[in-house]
Amino acid sequence: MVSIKDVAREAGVAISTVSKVLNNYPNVSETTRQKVNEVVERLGFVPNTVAASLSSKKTGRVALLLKLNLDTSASDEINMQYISGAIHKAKELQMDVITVFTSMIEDMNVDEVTNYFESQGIRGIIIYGLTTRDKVLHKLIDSGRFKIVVIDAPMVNESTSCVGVDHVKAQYDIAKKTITENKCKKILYISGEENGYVTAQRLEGIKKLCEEKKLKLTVRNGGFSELRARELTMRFSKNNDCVVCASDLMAIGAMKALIDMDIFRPVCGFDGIILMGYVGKQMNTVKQDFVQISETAIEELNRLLSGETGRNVVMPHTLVRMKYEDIIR
Amino acid sequence: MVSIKDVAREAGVAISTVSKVLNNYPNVSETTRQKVNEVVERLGFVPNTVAASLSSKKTGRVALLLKLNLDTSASDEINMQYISGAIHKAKELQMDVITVFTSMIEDMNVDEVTNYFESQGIRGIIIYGLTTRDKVLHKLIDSGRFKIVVIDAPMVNESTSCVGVDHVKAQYDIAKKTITENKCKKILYISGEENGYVTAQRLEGIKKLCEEKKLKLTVRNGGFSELRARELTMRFSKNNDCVVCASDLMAIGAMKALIDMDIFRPVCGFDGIILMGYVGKQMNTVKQDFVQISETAIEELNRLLSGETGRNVVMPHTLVRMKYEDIIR
DNA sequence: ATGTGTTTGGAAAACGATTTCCAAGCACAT
DNA sequence: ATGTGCTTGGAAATCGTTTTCCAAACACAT
Repeated sequence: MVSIKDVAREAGVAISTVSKVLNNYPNVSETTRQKVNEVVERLGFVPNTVAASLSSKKTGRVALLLKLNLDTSASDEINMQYISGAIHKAKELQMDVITVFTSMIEDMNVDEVTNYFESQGIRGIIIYGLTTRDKVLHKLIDSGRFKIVVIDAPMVNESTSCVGVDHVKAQYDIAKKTITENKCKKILYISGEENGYVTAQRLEGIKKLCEEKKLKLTVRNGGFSELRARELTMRFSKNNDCVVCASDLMAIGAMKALIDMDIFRPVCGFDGIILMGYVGKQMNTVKQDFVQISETAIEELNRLLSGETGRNVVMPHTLVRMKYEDIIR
Repeated sequence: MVSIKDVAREAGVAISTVSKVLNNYPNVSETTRQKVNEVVERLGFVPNTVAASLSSKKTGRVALLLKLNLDTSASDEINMQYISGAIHKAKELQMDVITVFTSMIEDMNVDEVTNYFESQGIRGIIIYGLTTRDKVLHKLIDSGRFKIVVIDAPMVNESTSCVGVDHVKAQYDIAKKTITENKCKKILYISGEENGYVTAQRLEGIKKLCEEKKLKLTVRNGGFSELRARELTMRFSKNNDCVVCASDLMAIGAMKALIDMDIFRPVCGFDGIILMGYVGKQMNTVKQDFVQISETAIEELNRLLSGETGRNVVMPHTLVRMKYEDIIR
């Protein structure tokens, strides 16, 4: 591989000069700049990022930490969108992403996790799906050793940003739309994972709506499980005229139950995944743009890594009605 | 961060000795080995992989090249399994994986792609979904600059391995099972992407079966598109008593069409994705274990990178009947 | 000619490991 | 004591960049 040294020799300048040209530093005349660039082009020189990282102590390497759940097509869809958005944006910003699953670090302590990331030159991490239970991750965040962007969880310190839709408002909006369209009075709300941040926020949204509209609200914990949502719907939908779910996957479980029971109840979900289109009945849902969310997360991480302070970024959401005709390709 | 130098000083030995201990080289006594290990432990030393890579000119870094198609939940499922398998196995083998999408390199020429990978220290690549049309990728493979594992495509040279199920046999098996169960005589076969290697193989499988069993075979090109499969089923299923599809996604499109037309035809697919369970009707399909396939691909790449020659690895497949009850969690 | 200030380019150290090569130390036979 | 061969540990070069610091070169005014 042709190195910076070869370029320097060929162009008749010093190594440092070539480096300056490559990194667009000042203090190099237009003449030399052109000469160097010409040689770079001619020799097909490509900088060795490994060497650059070692020298500059910067890697441009970040980790995307995801919760893997191969059992459900829903989480695959969401994860792929996160991965895709992150990788594309990272390439644009000359960074690179390594994907890590929580399962890979779940039996490590904080030091081990820290070492794992640091030895690979990772300085920035995007964390998705954080719950209050994730002790190690919280310690990791608190340690201050990394710049961190959390998706859908509250900001904790100066070197941490938070990105996500307004879950309170989104849950409020979609439920309001659904009950208005169907004139519902009694809502069965199937909630998410007990310790999740988003669970609490979405719950707050539905409570706010029910108080405002004087609706009867029955809350049951579905733990983001399709099966559990199905069971809860079987048991509790008789006494309610609407099923609001904290996720699309649970909405699907609920709808499947209603189809089996052969009764009609409007169902709404949360996420906006394609899978919703396959159930055979239309449902309202909140569409989150996961690609855009993770693009923003990367941008935010880039900001943090260049020394700026953390902030809270609220992403837009839209209300949609999912049907097969719209999703088939 | 504590470096090898710190360890050396603290242990009262030379840097090279520490390195030898770390890499399990011979020529270091048990006494020194223990002393060094004790200091490593005490200081919490973690080797800097960036420096190690630069020095040894080896990175343990491989690329997983995927075709992204966020429009379909099917490809997300498959891609996530590839990613998950690759990452987990890579961690086990002390390698790391960067995920790359073909969309990121599609407007580059061979040199640019080569540079893109080499500058990042990538020496091994796993390629999935190769077609005869992918000129750049073929040049990349031919260039011999990388060790390559192709999934589902024929082996081309000594430094390339191939991993995948026996598509000819799998297609033969699943179609045979389906026609036997339903006593079919006239098969509509909806084929895959025209230039894909797997398309040709699966086609060979169904042809073989139809010749053997003296069945009437109508082949139409569905290009792995759900929509196209739906349309083809609308047009051609009247004259046939069975729809065999080269992918699950197309099988779903076909089944949706049959449901809409309110006629019954057995449909079988290929892949074994969870999405199959959501359509409301059971279908036969070939289950490929994508996680295992990509784990094997990583192992294979590891073999190639340590100098061994390429080979063809045939993975097992199973025949399954997908139903909602089995996939709900 | 001299002084001053500003560009511009180069020499060299550093980053943190790996790896080669060599010398010291030791055991053992002569 | 000397020679031989083997084990063990260290010095130093190397990988390909970045970055700091300094000197040369130049322009311009005095």
